[in-house]
Amino acid sequence: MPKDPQWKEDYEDAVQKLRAAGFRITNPRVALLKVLLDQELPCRIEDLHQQIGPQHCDLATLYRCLATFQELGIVRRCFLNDGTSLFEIVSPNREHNHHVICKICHKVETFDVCVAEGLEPLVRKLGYRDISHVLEFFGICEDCQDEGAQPASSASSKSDSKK
Amino acid sequence: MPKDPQWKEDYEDAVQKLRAAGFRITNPRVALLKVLLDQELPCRIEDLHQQIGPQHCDLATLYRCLATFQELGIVRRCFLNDGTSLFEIVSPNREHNHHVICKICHKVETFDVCVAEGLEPLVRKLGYRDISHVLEFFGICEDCQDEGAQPASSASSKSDSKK
DNA sequence: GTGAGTGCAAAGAGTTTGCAGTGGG
DNA sequence: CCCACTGCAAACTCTTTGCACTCAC
Repeated sequence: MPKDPQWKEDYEDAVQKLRAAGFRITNPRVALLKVLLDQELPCRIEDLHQQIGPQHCDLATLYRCLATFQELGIVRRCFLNDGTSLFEIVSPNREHNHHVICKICHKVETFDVCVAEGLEPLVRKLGYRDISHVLEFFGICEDCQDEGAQPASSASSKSDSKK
Repeated sequence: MPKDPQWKEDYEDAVQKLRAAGFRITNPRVALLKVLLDQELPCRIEDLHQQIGPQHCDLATLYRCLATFQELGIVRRCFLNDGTSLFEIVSPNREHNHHVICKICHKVETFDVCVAEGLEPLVRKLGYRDISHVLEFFGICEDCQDEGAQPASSASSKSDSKK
């Protein structure tokens, strides 16, 4: 598929960062980068692995690459309410925004309002440096509400359905 | 140790909730409740375990009790940027607020502004139900800045910078 | 007395690491 | 050619679960 100039710019930029930091441009890293750039939304690592093709890159390598990317500011990692994490590419062209994540199917929707940014100066006043924040909403999406009506209906009784 | 009326009220309230839901008032549950009520800030589970006295309550029991408490709305669990979680008592008298967490020593400070609550209706409009949110700030606190690369000595953490 | 709750140990899930082999520069 | 990087498997951490025993009601 043809990539728009935006895509290319982000791609070149990331490769540039890797090179500048003395990292090699390997197949797994390129594949991961491409898949990341194709995502509209933050993505679970297993999904990334699936999209790259499990035979093309080991999970361990994926974690290692993502850690590297994160250090170089190429991706952002955000931890979810269930202990797993999502990764998303960082690009000056993509705006920083937040998400609504379905507690059941893990579907992610963007939510292009960031009310938290304004508070970072306040945090800075408390003496903190290198500030970041996490703002995510969790809920049950319409689809899962429909399906959820059948099984045990009572949403909050015993051990809820995690997995 | 003398507890203020506030403490007692919250304690009675929690016990009440447990009874109402048909749960038994056991030693581990009471111990956990008391320790939770003594916390000023959200607390890591190992710290709770330590404070209860490891010999008085098994970790597995702690997790089970906390899950029960969470379902009854006695505690709130929030997942951190490093995949672990903090627990804090829910009380009508304690306000819902957010935190600034030091990336290095894990020190937690409250931040008594919640800008996110106002956005939940918007999320509801998207069709979501049972909505919650996470808003946490991460940064490096003054102490850890001073100590530079050295691990923090003053803060209450044991295994700090992961591994 | 009886079943909910507990302690212990073992299993799980997600993530990280050790090591020998591979391929980018 | 050499060392950073990879794949594989094993380790690790945090959390959950199975099971027999115990204690709150």
